[in-house]
Amino acid sequence: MKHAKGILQRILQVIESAPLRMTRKRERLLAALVALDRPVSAAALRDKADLPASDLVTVYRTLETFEGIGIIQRIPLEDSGSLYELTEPNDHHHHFVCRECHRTERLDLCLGQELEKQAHTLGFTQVAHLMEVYGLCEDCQVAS
Amino acid sequence: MKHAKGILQRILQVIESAPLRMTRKRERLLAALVALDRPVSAAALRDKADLPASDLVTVYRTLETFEGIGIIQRIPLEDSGSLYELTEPNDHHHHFVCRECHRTERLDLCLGQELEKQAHTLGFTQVAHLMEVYGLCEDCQVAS
DNA sequence: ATGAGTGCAAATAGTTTGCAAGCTG
DNA sequence: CAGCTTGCAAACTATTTGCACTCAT
Repeated sequence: MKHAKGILQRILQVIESAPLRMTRKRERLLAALVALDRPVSAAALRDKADLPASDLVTVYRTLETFEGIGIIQRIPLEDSGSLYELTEPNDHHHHFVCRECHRTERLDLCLGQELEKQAHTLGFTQVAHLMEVYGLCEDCQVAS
Repeated sequence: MKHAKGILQRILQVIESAPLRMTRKRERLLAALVALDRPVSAAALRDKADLPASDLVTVYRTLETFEGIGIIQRIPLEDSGSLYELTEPNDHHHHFVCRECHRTERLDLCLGQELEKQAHTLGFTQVAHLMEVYGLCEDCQVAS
């Protein structure tokens, strides 16, 4: 149980104040995200929400919408693919990700300030940064 | 001219001492990388090396081989795709990348030590990390 | 001459898009 | 009942793979 009790409430608030409709699919996807309580792939999310295979499209569109209102953060994997994480507004952070089983741990260390400063010095605007740490978690070391 | 004079020599040394053959294609790709002197996509590299479209496969295989001996570093883009950069051995660093024109600037700031320490504390091994900063460079701000 | 490297074609993974039909506010 | 959302099919991008052929060592 990583999330504080009220996360669902706060997320629902964000959704309510955003110009979007709460449909059954979105409810199920949101519920699945809360239940999973960790970053997952689009396909894993669809499975957890018990949607048919063809609904992967809807999953992607929903994730995109949710990312737009700031409640989903995308975590790129080392090679290809992404994980998606339910995030409280203004809770920027990074991750340790197992490249085998995709288990993730929160990483509370961020150079955002410094990076942004340097970027502006170089003339860059609309700066965003990405930082992820990949490795093999204990379980996956044993397995291999 | 970002590279010190001797980079080609040092890179050639690495190649010589590695178990691989120096073919005409590889020579051209290497020359193109040196001439470009900045991270590029596989397609851009093929074009610079003046290889036919169908040779993208060879470009990817060569980049993979070169990455294996440590003279190529892969830089993931924000959404999809990668840039490939000729790198001297043991010259780990990160980048500022323009999300529009893919211009890149070197970023000499790295949390490798700290990240590795925290990762090990969490039980992760074979740790690698990724950090890139994306933004709009001056030219691309004007353009848009 | 032997096995690394290449060319061609085709497959793959993950994600996106177009358009008609359905449902929410 | 307007238009956001979905379903289905198909496209797409970046990259990888299989296999026969070629060339560097």
